[in-house]
Amino acid sequence: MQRRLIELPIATTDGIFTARYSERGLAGLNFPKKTAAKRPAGQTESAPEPLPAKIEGWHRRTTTALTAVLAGRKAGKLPPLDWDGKTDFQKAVWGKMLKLAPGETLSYGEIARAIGRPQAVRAVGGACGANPIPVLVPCHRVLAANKKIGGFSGGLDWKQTLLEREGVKL
DNA sequence: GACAGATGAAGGA
DNA sequence: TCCTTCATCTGTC
Repeated sequence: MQRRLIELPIATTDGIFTARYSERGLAGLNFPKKTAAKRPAGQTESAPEPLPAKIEGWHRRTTTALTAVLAGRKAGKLPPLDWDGKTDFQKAVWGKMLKLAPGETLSYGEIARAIGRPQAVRAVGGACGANPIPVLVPCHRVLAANKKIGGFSGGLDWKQTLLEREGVKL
């Protein structure tokens, strides 16, 4: 069965992000075009007319949360996240990241220990790279050991910018 | 089943 | 200190 995703733009001061929704919730978020991450495979379509009320509500929450995070504030209430098809390990990693407050950072090793897999530090990096909803699932708050910036699927510029806005000194 | 990867730690210069 | 090397674990193809 192929999932259909609805793409909706989110205009911010940093450019136009693209949110993707399935019938279960927010399934993905793309950075503005100039630094856009690779689009995952799957059938997408532009917003149907009229937009289902449920998705309109999710989109409002996503927009508010995204704007808040870009300003270095707490995301607040998020729409349901559609992690269907993802592994338990990835969900555990992302779930841990969701609990991080703005300005709070953890290392890949600390995330690994927090989910009870202290040796799976490399796998945590892999799970971060597979995160379909960057910014809202704050993988930018995960640093390498010794507070080094590490990597970021959307580009290190974004990671650094987001961290600076949250008051994190690298 | 093999390979790659957003790491971490240890050892050497 | 900085750099290099290697062990480890998981996801993906």
